[in-house]
Amino acid sequence: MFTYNDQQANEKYYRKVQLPAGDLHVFAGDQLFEALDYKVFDMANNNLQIPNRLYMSYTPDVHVGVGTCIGTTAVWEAASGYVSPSIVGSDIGCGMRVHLTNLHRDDLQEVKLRRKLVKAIEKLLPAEEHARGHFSDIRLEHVLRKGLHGLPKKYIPDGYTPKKATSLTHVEHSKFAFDESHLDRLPEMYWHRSHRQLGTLGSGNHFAEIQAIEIHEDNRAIAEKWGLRDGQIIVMIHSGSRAWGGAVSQYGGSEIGKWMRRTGTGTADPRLIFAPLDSEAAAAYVHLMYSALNYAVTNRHLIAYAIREAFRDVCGSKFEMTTLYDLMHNYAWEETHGGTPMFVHRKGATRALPAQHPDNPEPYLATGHPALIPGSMGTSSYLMVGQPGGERNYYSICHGAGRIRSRSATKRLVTVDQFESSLRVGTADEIVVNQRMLESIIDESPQAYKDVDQIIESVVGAGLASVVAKCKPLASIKGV
DNA sequence: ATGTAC
Repeated sequence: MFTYNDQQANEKYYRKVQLPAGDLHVFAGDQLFEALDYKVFDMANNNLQIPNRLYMSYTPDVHVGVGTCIGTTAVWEAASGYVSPSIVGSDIGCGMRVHLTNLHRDDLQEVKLRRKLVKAIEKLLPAEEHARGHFSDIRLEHVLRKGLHGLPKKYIPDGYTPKKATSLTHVEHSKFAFDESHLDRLPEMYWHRSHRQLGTLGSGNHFAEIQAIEIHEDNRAIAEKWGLRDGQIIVMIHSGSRAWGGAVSQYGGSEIGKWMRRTGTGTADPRLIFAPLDSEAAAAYVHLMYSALNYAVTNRHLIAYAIREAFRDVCGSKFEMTTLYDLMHNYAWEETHGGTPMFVHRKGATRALPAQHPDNPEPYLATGHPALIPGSMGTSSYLMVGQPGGERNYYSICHGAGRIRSRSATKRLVTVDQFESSLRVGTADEIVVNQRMLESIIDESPQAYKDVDQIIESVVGAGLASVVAKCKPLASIKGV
């Protein structure tokens, strides 16, 4: 069905795949490339039929999603561009957040203490089915309109200091501005549900983990500038915009679907939804999408707030937790590349800017900002930094390990015993998990995912990014 | 991913 260019044969981690509808750029080593399901190419071929000049690429964690694969970067010139809810994904603003603590791995050596900590976190970060957050005093409308700026001051423990990398609130963009008149379009039920869900993880691959880091020797200077130390305990959070993002995706998608039927636009896949940026339906979706980005960033902040309180309950008030970074991997927005405004979609793809790139927030201009890459449960996660070579992929890298098995197939294949042994249950090294019923999250076992170390090798090999630190989990909090 | 869904 496809061929690839021999000229690129000298590049071990990149292939230009020539599909009938256009070129697909794939960043992956041989083994990962050859293991890809043909469906991901089928899907790319549909996506490449969306009009106007489109750059499309996959990172090695790519796998099949609805309409568009997870692991996709898709870029148009903003002036003649399209927006696609399918290339954003339904969990709008889903992403990662990492906090540094003043604890060392040795401080959490005892399994008993890790268990105590997980229990304390569970009290403040509800993880049961249909979990409700503890933040009823927050106005949802303020969060949607202003992101972190819409929070009452008590949830900003060290003041809002965007230029200070050590602030608990420091994020790349803490506020996504948009035309707020569109907010009224979403049904009342979603306002209530989203309000209740503020400060909850959600289920599936979302998690909060306590990890210990190992600094990579190649990037020790950068690690030091970021405030990382060997053996340091960090908190990593993976969550998104909960019901709000889903509602935006559904409403925006159905309006865009109407536009497609009216104009007779489409591809072979009816679930691939898209419209030109200058259409009314596309504009409404983009406005609402930004409200979901505000929700997602704030949600991760509130999860971090809850975890900070729990740590302080267990470790005392000398415990400190500062923000390293917050970074989304499901969104679309405008960026300038080579002086041209471009509309960039990332679905399961992470922006990783190199040192000196002007879009870095000021505290990270000299080093490049941290790119936060989760692994699967029980395996390592990574803190990375963009390299100049990332320019050819619009500075996009992978977003994690990437699934290789459906949830149902994983449940059939993996036993609780196997899952327990990958979490080293019963040893001094046990990764403590909040969920007692491991069968309820067995579809998240490492066997459901590609090997994150191989994914990282491809991204590094392709010259897109390099590793600053490897993060090993000590405890993991999952929702159901 | 989602108190899943024509």
